[in-house]
Amino acid sequence: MATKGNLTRQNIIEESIQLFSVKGYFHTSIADIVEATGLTKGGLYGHFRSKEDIWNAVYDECARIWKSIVFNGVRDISDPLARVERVIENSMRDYLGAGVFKGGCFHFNMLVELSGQSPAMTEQVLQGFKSFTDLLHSWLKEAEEGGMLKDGLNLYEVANFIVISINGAGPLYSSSKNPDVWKQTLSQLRLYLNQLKK
Amino acid sequence: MATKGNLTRQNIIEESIQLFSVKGYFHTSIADIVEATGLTKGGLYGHFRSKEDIWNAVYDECARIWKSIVFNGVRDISDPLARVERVIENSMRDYLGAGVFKGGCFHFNMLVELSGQSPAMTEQVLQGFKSFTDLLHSWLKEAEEGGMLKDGLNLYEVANFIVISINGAGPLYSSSKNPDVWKQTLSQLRLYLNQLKK
DNA sequence: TAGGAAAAACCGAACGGTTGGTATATTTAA
DNA sequence: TTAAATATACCAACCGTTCGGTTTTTCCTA
Repeated sequence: MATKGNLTRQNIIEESIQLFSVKGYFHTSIADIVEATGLTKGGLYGHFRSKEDIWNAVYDECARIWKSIVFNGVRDISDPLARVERVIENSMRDYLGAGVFKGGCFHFNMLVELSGQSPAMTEQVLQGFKSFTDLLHSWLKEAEEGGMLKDGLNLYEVANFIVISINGAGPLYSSSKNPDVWKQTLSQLRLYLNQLKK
Repeated sequence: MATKGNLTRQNIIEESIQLFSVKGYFHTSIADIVEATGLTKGGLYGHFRSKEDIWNAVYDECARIWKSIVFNGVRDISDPLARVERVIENSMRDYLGAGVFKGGCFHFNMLVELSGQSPAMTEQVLQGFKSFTDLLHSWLKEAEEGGMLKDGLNLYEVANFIVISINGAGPLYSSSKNPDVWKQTLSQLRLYLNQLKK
């Protein structure tokens, strides 16, 4: 039901996404969110009990957005290696390159900022990356069982490496604003992936 | 000259390195640094004019430490590709894996945090990464001219990709504390590098 | 469909605590 | 003895959060 309150709440989340993604969690003040939404502090705290409460709502929304982009068109692909390649393409071109979040990848930025400070928030983000790695690994295993990959590969390593490379490109791109960063990463990950094939 | 003041100044820098690397620049307060050094605010501001001034000194010191570790033993290696591999090894095992900075790679963490907030500080960090990439590129070019590499490679892409992968491993390792992260990244970067050879 | 009561949404001031930074006094080492 | 190093005390601005009061929506009833 789209009551006025729900719309306001959604607006708070959307503005906070961009603020957190660019300025980080700690350096984004309640005053920043208040200014971006046009509310007042009292009005804001009518929708969320605390700053961390806003972060949790923002995290869920970002996970939703990320999934919708990165896994777009993937389920129609039967070849598991083509699925991996599609996810890499989506990540670089449509997620990072398209500037979905102004500050790069929300989750990765949060991992950098919150690591060693908020164990609960860090664990939440880390779990998300683990799920992503596990999914890629299951596809690689599917490819291996189909005889598509070279023998003797450590598929956990491969999955981890892909996730790491994807994430490494984020901060370099969003700070330099040079599209070559994600284009070159995409190109080299394709090369890397092809070289795993039999 | 090791006057008492110089020692105090050096101590401020060393404590600040760990604080900035774990908590980030903005979330580290002057009070944190004061507590870590055992000084008072007045004593601290006798050595530095501002928080950003401390950051600049910290940056220089971190760059010095990073260079000494990552390029350790490199100049004795004549094979340019072996130099690249050695730098990757040093980066993963002796820099990231050894926990030189508690929060991972200082420079990369700063890039994530400061991007889009402090253009001057961002530019300084970005320039450092560019120099690193350029150096790797010059070695790759040396290898190419020596007929050691496959034809048709985009060496800028390769250098960029190596730097990106190295950096991507940082936050994943320092938040999970799982050594497999850097070990696997090292292993896969070796694989990637070998596959570039003729 | 008009009216009125209940509920939801919003406002703005204020709270106690912390921020980066400063002026000045006191101690300490050369 | 004197200059460098450190301590004390303080500032205005900002932090996340609270709360009493006001306005606007929403929904039920006439």
